[in-house]
Amino acid sequence: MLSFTEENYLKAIYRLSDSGSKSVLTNEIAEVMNTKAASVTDMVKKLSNKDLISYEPYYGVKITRQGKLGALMIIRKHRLWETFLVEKLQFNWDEVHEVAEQLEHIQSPLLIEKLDEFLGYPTADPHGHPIPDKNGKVQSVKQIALSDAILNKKSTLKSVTDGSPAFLQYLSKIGVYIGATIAILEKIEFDGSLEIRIDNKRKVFISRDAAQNLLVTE
Amino acid sequence: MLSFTEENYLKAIYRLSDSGSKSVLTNEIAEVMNTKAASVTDMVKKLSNKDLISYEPYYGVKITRQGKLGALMIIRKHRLWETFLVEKLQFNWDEVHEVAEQLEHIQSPLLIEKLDEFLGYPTADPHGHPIPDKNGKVQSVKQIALSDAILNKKSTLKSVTDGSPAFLQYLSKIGVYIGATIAILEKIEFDGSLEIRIDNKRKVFISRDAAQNLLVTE
DNA sequence: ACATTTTTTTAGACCAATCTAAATTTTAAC
DNA sequence: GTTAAAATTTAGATTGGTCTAAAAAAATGT
Repeated sequence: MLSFTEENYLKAIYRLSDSGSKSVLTNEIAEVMNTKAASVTDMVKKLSNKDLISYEPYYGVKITRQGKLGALMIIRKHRLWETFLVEKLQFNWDEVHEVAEQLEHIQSPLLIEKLDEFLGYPTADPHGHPIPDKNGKVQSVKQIALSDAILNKKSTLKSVTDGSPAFLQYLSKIGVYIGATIAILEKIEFDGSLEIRIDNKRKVFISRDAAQNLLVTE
Repeated sequence: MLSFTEENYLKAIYRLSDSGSKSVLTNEIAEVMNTKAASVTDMVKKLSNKDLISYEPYYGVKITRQGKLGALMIIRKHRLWETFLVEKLQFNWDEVHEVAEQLEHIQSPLLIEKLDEFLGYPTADPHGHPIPDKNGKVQSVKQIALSDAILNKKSTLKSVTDGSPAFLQYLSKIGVYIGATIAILEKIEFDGSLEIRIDNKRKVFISRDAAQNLLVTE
């Protein structure tokens, strides 16, 4: 049984390790956890004792198979709750993250099972991020950044990399949403910004930065 | 902002004080919180500093107006979540308490507002207990124990006093549920047990103990 | 009304999670 | 390859919630 804090560390380490593929340094963890390196060292020892990560002093940590599964279960809960909040409670997609950060720590396998069923076994959350199944399997679809898409070719927005309220509100404002059809009308050489058409209707300019945070399938 | 633990103490004190009407002794709190008197003393000092209770050493604590409101908000959340679990996620009424004990601590006024709306502003939870509104108002209906009801008069089951899984499962088994029509066919002098008819159909015997935990309106 | 029992509080300690400051190890520079 | 800089760990302290054991206050019995 993990504490609230242990779960948050585990999730952060999983994210920083690129889903478990590379090892993570103490300072990186300290930064994303808004804490100090000394605190991280203590916590890393605890998680290591529980075999969720392997820890080599001065050389960072690697997540174990068991740790990866634990992290995936937390992410599963987070994304199912976000889906619930948007689909059932009519939250906007920029309002759900903070609440889901709390809800993801509720311990009840039955609850998650029933929530999943209630939502119709969704495979992606409101930001397009895949929801791991109860065995930790993640269904991944090939997606490319809109900034790398081909000119004039219609694509479908599948997910957003940056989930900050500011960015999401901006997207809503210009009419961009998950599932929207987007075509690049022009690539501006000067600053990498794009003129795009949304749903064959609205034309807008978006920055290179924004375009890099929109993932589409062709 | 109260901690998880502080909230649980506050709720316990509210319950023990009969909704704030009488003062509560240290040992009573220790008992329901499954902790020691020394720990309670420490905690009541904390809650007292936050003006949620007033604390007189050696004479117990009284809940303040502010503390009462705080307790009611936690109870509101608990009962809304229980209602959600039963009505939307198809939990049985004996499975919801433990999960709601966790969910009641989620901090998000917007969430509760939207959950309340989603559920259609229910006034009672799956056990028939009233759900305080967002201002802390509790709608109370006059209810009497089935053991005190009049012979042969039809009544409607409004709530159960004992919410333990064992009792609730027993009730389900004999066909008793919130809203059921119940009439007492016979009162057995010897042990206070009753023969009752449920929904004008099924006849069963229930103990005096069980009858005291069933609240009905005539 | 005094002694005994019960209840409550205080004192001192522990664990988890955190911090600062100091020490250590690794890395990078030249 | 030595030294300076950066990263990490250790040591020691703090806070919240808990405990045990001892002290203090209140209630009880005769």
